[in-house]
Amino acid sequence: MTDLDATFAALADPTRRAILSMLLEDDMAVTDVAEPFNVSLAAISKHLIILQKAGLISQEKRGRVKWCKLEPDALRGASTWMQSFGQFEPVNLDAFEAFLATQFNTE
Amino acid sequence: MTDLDATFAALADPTRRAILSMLLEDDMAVTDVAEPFNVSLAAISKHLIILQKAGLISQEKRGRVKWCKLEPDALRGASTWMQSFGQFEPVNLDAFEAFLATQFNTE
DNA sequence: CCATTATTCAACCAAATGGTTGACGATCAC
DNA sequence: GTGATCGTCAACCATTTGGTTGAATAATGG
Repeated sequence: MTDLDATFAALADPTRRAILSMLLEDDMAVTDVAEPFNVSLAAISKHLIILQKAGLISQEKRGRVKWCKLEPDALRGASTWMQSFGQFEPVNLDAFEAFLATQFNTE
Repeated sequence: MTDLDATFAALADPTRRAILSMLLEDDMAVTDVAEPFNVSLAAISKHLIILQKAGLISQEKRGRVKWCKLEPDALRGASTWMQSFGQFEPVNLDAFEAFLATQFNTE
C-alpha cells in the first residue's frame, strides 16, 4: 500500500474524518476520542491505528493514557495530488470554523 | 455514503488514480483506458463506474464507444476538506508535469 | 494489595472490494 | 446478414473492512 493509498483510504471513512476534526481542536486520549461515537472503544482504537499508519495522527503513551495528536503534514502528498487536477485555491482557517460545524454533524 | 466518502474511497485505489491521470491528458474510450493495465476489461469497467458515481469522471456513449472525461470539479469538496487541515499552497501545472511521470509508473 | 481505569488483542461475523470468467446486447464494417 | 468489436452483467472467489465481545495487559488510586 502506497502512502497515497493509505491516506485516501483513511480519509474515506466518516468516523475517521470526524476524529481528525476533533483532533484539530486539541490532542485527546483514546477514551475521549471514542466518547461521542456510538461504537465500541475497540472499534475506535482500530480507527486510530489506521490513522496512525497513514501518518495522519501520532500517538504517545503517557502513563496509561495514550494521547492522539493530529499530524496535518501527512495530508501534503494527497493534497498535492488533488490540487494538480483542479487548481483549487487554498482555504483560510476563518472560513473553516463555520465549515467544521457543518462537517461534524451533518456529514 | 456521503460525497466525501465516495470521493476519498475512489481515490484510495492506485488503478483509479492512474486512470484519472490518464484522463487528465485527454478523453478516452473504456477499452483504451484499460489497455495499459494488467487486469480484465470488466475490472476497469467497474473502476470507471466507481469513478463516475463519485462524480470524478463523466461517461458519454457515442455509437458503441463510451467516452470517459475527467471532471476535476468533483475534487473541490474533498480538496476543501483537506486544505482545512494543512493550509497547503496550490500547485502549479508546470510542476505537475514531472510529478505525473513519477506518479504514473512508480506508484 | 485491590479495584478501577485505559487500551489493545483475539476470535469472530457480515458486508464490501477488487478480481476473474463467460454470456450477453449493441453497434459497426463489409 | 455475418462476424468482429465495445462494454456491461452475472456469478463466483479471496481478501479486506468495520464492527462485535470477552479476555488480557498495564498503570493508577486508595
